[in-house]
Amino acid sequence: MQNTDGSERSATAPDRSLAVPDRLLSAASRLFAEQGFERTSVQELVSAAGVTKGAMYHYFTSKDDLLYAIYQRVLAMQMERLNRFAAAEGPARERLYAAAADVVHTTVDNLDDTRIFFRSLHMLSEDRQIAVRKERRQYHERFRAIVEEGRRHGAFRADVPADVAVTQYFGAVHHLSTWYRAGGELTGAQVGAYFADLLLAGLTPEDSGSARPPESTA
Amino acid sequence: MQNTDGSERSATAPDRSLAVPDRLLSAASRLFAEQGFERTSVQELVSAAGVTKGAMYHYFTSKDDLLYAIYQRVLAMQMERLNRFAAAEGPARERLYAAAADVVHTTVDNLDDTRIFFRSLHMLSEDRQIAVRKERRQYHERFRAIVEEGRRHGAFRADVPADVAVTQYFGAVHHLSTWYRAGGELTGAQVGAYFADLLLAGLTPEDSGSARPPESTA
DNA sequence: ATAGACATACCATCCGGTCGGTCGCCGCGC
DNA sequence: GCGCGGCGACCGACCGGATGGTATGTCTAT
Repeated sequence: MQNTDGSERSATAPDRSLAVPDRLLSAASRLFAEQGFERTSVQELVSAAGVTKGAMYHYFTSKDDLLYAIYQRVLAMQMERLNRFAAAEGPARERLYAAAADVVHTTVDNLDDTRIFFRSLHMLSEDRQIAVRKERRQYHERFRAIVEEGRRHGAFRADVPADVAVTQYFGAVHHLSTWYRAGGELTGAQVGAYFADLLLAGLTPEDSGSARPPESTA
Repeated sequence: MQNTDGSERSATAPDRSLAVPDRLLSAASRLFAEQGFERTSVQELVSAAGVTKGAMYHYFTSKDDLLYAIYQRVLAMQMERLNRFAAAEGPARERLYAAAADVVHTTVDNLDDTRIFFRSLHMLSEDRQIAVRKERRQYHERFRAIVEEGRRHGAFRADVPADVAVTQYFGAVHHLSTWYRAGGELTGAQVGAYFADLLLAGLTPEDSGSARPPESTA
């Protein structure tokens, strides 16, 4: 089954119930994650989606454009979720824990997109790379704000820069796509709980009474 | 200066004092990191190295082979350094700190290679991907062994799996190549100190007397 | 009949890899 | 000490194939 052209994939037939753009998006997400952006030809992509090139170029201006659409989808979702956690009630400590665990959970639930995110950023046009990075930075800032807030109330230690801690954490989250496998020993929620736990433990001041993070709901 | 062909790059002229294979390696490292493996044509590569295609195919069997050589170089160096720290004297806590800080330092010193490492792994042939992953796993195991050792002596908490902590840490280290910029606010050694500090803090048991890691030498 | 939603055939280009050939150097016989 | 042969290092024109993108046609719903 050598399949560089697009003659009917056996794996995961296209979902005919979806609209054409969505079919393309989900086929692209899967194939780009599996083989990488460059190794996936437009022909292969449209065949997997059960449409033709004409259809694809009707909705997307280029292969690049399709990739960018995937980025936008991920960015919007993650930002929306973070905002919900950040704006919730309760101490910074608990909100940070919830947000940190959640981002792991959703990352694991969308592993394909995440894998693409960091592997193929340099395949976007310069403009779009900048746009993506800008949104990503806003996301980090939002997250960091929670840390800063907790710091002002003495909930977190102040001898390590907040953005170093945040960057370290998201580095780890991003790399989930490299090693996490569905069906392994740990569920996404479990990994999220451990990750968030380690993050809070790392940020906890030496003399804190409640050194351990809140109980996990995993 | 549109330069898809290889007509004399202005940036970083090839170092004529190096042997041809080394010139190719260093040009490849730079270009693959800047533009990605696929976007770098063999022609562009050899021009940047100041040699011709014939020379390259004289020393390397394929473009893939050149990429693999870069992987081998990184893997060998990192493993060698880790072994030194692991086999040193002193408590596990201190050795872990030293090794954790060092891997950040060397990663920052070889940002191009690190960037390639995680961005282009899927461009290697299947066999070589497996070989790389295997070596990488050994590296992680070696690192994890230090954590396990400290755990047996009560130096580290036991309620988070060691490999989750280790994987989280290396995820963060790998992602340095995404955001770290030479000439920024922090030196590699400083980031290494912070990172290692956060790692140890996350692993420290609740009731530990010496909650803070050893002093940084950064 | 008009417009959008697709299909199909086609193209210019570029890319990795090859292969016959050149050049300089080194040992060797005389 | 000098011609000679051979050999590894390197050259660069060339090839087959694949790729992203386009141009034009067709079908259907209004």
